[in-house]
Amino acid sequence: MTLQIFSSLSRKLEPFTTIEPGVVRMYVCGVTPYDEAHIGHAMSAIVFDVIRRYLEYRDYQVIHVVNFTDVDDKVIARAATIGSDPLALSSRLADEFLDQLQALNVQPATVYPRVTQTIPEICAFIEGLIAQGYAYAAEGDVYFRVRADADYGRLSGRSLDEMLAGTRFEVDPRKESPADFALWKAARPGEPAWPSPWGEGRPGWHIECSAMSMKHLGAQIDIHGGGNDLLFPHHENEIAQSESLSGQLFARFWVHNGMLQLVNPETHQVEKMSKSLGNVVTIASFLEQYDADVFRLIVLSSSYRSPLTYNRDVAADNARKLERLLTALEPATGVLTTGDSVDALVRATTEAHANFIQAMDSDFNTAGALATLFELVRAINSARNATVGGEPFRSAQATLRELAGVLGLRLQPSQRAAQDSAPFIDLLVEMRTELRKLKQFALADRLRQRLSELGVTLEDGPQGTRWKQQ
RNA sequence: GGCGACGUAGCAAAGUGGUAAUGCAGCGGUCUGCAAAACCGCCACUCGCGGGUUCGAUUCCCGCCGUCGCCUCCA
Repeated sequence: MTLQIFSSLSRKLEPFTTIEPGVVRMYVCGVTPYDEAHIGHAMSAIVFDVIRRYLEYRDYQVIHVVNFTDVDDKVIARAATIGSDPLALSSRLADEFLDQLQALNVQPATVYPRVTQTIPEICAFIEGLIAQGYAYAAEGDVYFRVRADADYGRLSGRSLDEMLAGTRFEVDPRKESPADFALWKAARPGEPAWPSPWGEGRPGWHIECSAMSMKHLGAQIDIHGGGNDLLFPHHENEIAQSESLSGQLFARFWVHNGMLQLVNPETHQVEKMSKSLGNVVTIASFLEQYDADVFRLIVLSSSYRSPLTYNRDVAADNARKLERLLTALEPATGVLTTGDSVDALVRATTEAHANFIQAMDSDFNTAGALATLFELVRAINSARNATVGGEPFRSAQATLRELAGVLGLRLQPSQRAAQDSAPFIDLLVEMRTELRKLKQFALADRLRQRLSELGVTLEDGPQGTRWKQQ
């Protein structure tokens, strides 16, 4: 069984192979930092983080490049409205996003290139295209000559004729064809600009990814990723630029994640997350309320290619899911190391491992992989009830941690209990234990109830009372 | 209008040409002084609707309905 990945280019599952054995070159389109990042951006980052972690688990070395488009129309427009310098704005937001990725347990990419740091390579790229007849300069702008690219449209399944027929925006008279797109834009007053062979200006939207990919990963890469909203025109144009320049296939696997969608709890209508609808959930606001693992579980629960449903209920459900995963990591209560219960646990552990790999090998079926983790959870909890302990028990827990780790789950019990309140809670629990010994259940129950109202949950077990703080 | 994806229990969501994982919620039980947690059992005679192919389809094909994405900036 080998890893199968769905490629948007062929629209089918393909066995995964790499250009260089054992090495994966992966370029993922990052964000344009012009406003606060929301959980849709987080979803994309997590999808590719899981892909990367799994590839590494399968012993590939992954060179992972994620860009920041830190200068473009939106950045400039947003900066103008808030009276900020565009590059200062995008730089601040990019750094903020990197902090949030860390909070989400997303492994740092190998490189995070930015457009503003890639200007010379971009200019060289454009010069190469012009030299080969794939681009032309016009009054300080440079355009890609789509007509010169014979197979333009093969990623998105559109023909050039269709696109021209469907043209419904004003055509810039300097373009030879309406489908041509800007590689370089001449500077307008007050905008960030860099010197170039065509005068002061800045890169167009698509060229930066081609240039950064080329710079950091070479002419050919194994995986190119991004949201499926980028399929056209962004990725189509990247292919056009990169393959026209190099004459080689650009990316072998095109991997696209679906969009995060909101279901309005009142109208039950599906809504896209957008500022105009006022339904944006920022990464920061999510993390204020929930553990990072909760969001990751939401993402893992469905296929990365499908739309992802998000609402408050989904968040709450997944918070409970996390609780359940954590129960399996609680310590053993016995020391049994032989017998049927032990055998069952060992068998379940082996099966979980095998089923996990089988699921992930099938185009990163994280929902199926999660299901195997929950089966292991049940086996571990059953074993604990049967007083299994020692090495077999620890080994099963280690497998659970290992596999969860491949999905990027931290599985840390919530540590919100303030250090200084712990001794007092311990004291109350101790007093309650005394009351229970004296059969003073009314008082004991009242203590438990009051603590619960304060967010402290008590669980009486054979080993004594455990408490958790929410 | 064009291109593409999807429609599985109350919710979320896997999956397969031979009769449906998993999680949450719910119900019954074990345990407990009572709870909680855990565990055991139950919970889709059915996979949008209508045709077709097949011995047999939720799974393949066609049509219809519905939802979503892209076609303009977007992870």
